[in-house]
Amino acid sequence: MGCHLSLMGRRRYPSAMSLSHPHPIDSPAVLAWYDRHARDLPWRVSPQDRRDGVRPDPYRVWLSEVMLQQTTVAAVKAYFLRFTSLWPTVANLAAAPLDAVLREWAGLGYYARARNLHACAQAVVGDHGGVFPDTAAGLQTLPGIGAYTSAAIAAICFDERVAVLDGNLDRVLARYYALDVPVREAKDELRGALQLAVPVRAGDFAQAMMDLGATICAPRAAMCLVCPLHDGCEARAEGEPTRYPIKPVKAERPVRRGHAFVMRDASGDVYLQSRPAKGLLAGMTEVPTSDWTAEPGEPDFPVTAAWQRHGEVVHIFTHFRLELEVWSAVVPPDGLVNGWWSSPDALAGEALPTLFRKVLNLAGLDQA
DNA sequence: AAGTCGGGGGG
DNA sequence: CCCCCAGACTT
Repeated sequence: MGCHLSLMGRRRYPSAMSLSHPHPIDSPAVLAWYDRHARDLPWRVSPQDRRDGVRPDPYRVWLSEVMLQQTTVAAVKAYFLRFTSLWPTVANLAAAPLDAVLREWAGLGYYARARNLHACAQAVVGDHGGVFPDTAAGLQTLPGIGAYTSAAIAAICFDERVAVLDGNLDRVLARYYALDVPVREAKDELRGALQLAVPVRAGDFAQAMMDLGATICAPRAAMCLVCPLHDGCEARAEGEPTRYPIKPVKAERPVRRGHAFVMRDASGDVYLQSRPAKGLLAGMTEVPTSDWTAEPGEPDFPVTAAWQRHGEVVHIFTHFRLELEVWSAVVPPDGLVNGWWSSPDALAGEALPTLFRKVLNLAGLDQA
């Protein structure tokens, strides 16, 4: 059985141990695989160019890493190209209004990232002379840069020999060591095992392991026959690699219900307002809604008008399901002073999260 | 240590 | 429907 990375006893059992001597990860094999199969990505310097002395731009690496937090490569590409076109340097981004950053981030999700992105750019310019710190420890002091992102930037840009552990690596290593507990309970052990393998080409190694997780050791399929870690992989030896990682018990997703009110003035403009600076969809643009509650309530219309019902929008957030009844009416503009009126043509440029684009769509306002 | 925080693509 | 994605931050 080799060395199962096992957490017998972390909490449940009195004695311990995990893996003081994890069997090694063959980083030369991983790098050789990467030299032939690296993905071509807009923010990446290829291993060939890297060998020729090309250095990654920390600004672009940082921007991509923040966008990629809990977000797929496919979803990020267009946003990355748009951001780097609008703001080619960290100084450009720092000088941009936060509103513009939120507008461009709209649709990508996890909007605290956009606020932290802007704050981080301003910190780099204001506190670091416009130059990103060149160590993981230094990077992690910046807003929106945590354990993973700091390690990724330090490895990719500066070849700091630090373990870069993301969701892909959680899966790859859980399989490699046939980890018999949820990854969250063994994060430190996995990081320690990975740290021992980090080679001089730390940046390429980090990207190689992530590519491996994205293309070979994928969530629902593991192409073990072409994997450079085939020989040492315990899950492969057991014969059912997709059994790992062990998943924690899933919490049920509660339902919240409410009403959304699309108000238009005589000229057809739509009434919009800003959400609070904290909490869900913080600082983004919305149409007015009722409170979102477990029980469906009667619509508390903001003004008296001939309200028309359009149907229901369903939107899935991470920890609850939202069902909004969508209403619209032509209203007199009196009393609506907290927000602003937007022409239908201008909606595409508003900082509207996907939820409210769905609402506007259902009310008959076509979005680009 | 557990909760909060989006959205989309693929099985 | 379900899962998962180059996680960070708060409590």
